[in-house]
Amino acid sequence: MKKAKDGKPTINDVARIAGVSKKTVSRVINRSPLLNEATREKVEAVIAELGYVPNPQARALALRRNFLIGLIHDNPNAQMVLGVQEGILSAIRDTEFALVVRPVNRRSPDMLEDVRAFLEQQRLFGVMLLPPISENDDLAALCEELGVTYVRMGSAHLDEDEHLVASNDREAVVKAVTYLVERGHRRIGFVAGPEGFRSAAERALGYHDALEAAGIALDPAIMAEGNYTFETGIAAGEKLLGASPRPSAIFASNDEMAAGVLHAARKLGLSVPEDLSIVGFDDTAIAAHIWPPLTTVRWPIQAMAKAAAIKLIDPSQARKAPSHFLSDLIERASVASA
Amino acid sequence: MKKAKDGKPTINDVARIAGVSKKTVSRVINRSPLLNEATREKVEAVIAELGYVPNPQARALALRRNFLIGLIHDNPNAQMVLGVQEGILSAIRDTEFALVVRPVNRRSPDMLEDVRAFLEQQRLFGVMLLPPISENDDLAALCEELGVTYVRMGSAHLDEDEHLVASNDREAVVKAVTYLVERGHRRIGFVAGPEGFRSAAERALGYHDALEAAGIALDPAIMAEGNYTFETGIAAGEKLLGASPRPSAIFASNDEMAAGVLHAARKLGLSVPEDLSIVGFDDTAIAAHIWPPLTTVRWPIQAMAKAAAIKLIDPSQARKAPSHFLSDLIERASVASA
DNA sequence: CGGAGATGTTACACCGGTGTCACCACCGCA
DNA sequence: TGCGGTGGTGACACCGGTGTAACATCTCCG
Repeated sequence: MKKAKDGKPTINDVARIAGVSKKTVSRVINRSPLLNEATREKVEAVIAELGYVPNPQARALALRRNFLIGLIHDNPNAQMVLGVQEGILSAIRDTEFALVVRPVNRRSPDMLEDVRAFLEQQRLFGVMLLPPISENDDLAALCEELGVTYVRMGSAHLDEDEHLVASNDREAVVKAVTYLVERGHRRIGFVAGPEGFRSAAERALGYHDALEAAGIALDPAIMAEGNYTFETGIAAGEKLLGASPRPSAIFASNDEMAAGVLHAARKLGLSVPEDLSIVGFDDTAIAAHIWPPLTTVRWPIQAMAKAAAIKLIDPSQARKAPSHFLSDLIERASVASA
Repeated sequence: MKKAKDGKPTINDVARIAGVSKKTVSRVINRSPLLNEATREKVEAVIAELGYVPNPQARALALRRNFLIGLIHDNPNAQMVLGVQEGILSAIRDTEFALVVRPVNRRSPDMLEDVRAFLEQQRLFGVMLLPPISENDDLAALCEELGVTYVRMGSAHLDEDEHLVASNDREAVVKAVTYLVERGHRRIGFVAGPEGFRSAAERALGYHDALEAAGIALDPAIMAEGNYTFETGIAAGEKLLGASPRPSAIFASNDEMAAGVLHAARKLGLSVPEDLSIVGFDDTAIAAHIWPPLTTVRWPIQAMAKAAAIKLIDPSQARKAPSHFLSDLIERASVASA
């Protein structure tokens, strides 16, 4: 039988019933060390009986900080965004933090104003920035200006370690292309991501590194650029497969484009992997579900997101958490030996 | 030169500088009608100059309600979850609401406790429940108990209209199967969703309806059940394609399973759509990217999510917004005439 | 000219927590 | 016995908004 007629019990209810002051209840909630064991137990009993849960808004007001962490992203790939959300959740579950999402439109001219309004209005504790928008330095500067701590996820070298959780795409691509080389491929095409994206640049560097290490010369005839979409993958595939001699393998900078290359190959009557081996990047849902299932590179998304969230909410622990992750090569069925 | 040394300006700063009381500033913010025009302008000028933005936590505390709406979901399909997030955002953009997400694990025994803790702790304004977890009546009851308004997305008949935004799956499946019938197919297999899911039941009813309307008898030999995963789609496909006579078309209750059927067909050396037509449901990213691209049924996810969000935050407008949506058939290349 | 109403504004308590500081009881020690 | 130190607790202001009721003005009208 709570006193409050409709609402939830408050700290005052607990204090009154337990016969102590609000402050003492507050101390119990916050596990203050200088507190008599008997008092603590008494108060805890009342809390349990009433089912009291502190009001986060009141707490936020008094502490002048809140417990919302924001996720700002434009939509690179649903699988990835969701993986990130789950990674973050796994870090904040059982804490008082909650995750607020804010999809934005990278290409919109008032994207920055939109984010500014969002941050000013909600007064978030901190935000996480996802690729590709995490590569936008203006956004990071905005966070800095507004005093919102942030962590960017992305490819290496985007920011100082304090604000960064990155995968080493360059090295991952080296691994993938070397995998093709080891299977006897010497003529390996490359579909790059759009210019201006660091991830794209990193991946291109990986391609260069791997070929150089294998002693294979670059050939512009079997290199093309896309913008990470299925359609541009088809176009790139058509270009590369029209080259002569035709490449026996193609590495695409993401799975969507790899699927496009596969599509292009099919249209030309080529079978995969017999006539053409394909490797993608990202391990999107698509990768596992196209035919043949795509060999691809997978970011350890969840682990990265979790590390990023920890870095955000607990800087003391952050130093221990890694900032750089190496991706795995997921072997499926789109590669054959040459 | 604001008075506040580090923090953002508060309503007190505005009041002091404008030479009015806090309450008057509050009235300006809230567009109170009984307010002198001159005063309003004076205060607004100060607000603009200071870049004052009201503190949502303080507001939430004073109003005894906050402006966070929650999205609770287990992970049916990334594309869909993201579509929902964007739909909700399109409804709350430019309002003071924000979207808090909470992925949960449907199969976990303490899912309910987890959600309860979440709701009690965060004191959300309201929540949206996504399929498949939206079909869980205990969850709805929990929201009711905690006094959190909720809206469920799902198939028809899940709840009263006040708490429901639904697609009429049954009718949509009728449309899809009839589409096959019109192309001359008489032997049409069916892969059902898992027992216990209303969406699955609705879709099965649609299949029955359509066959009945076409005067075709049900044949258990070409009906199977899966649990919405790719793997169970393969198994179902193998069963149906082993029947004799073999079906010339198969409708699968979601795209993952349709992709599985396609996979099974391929393993048996059948080509799609020449030897077998396939129709899926959901229009997942997979659907457009497998080969051949899958003809499927698409929920108007974003529109539904937007309607649901409006229903949540603005019940007055909700009556006007539709609660039931009809899905579209997306024609791609996985169906041929028999 | 005085009072009822409308209009615009303010003072003040309150929402539910936390920080500060005073205070009390009790200890050991000179 | 007096005194400083320490563990434990409470009174009270404060965080930044909103609701309430009271208060000034300024009509309008008898």
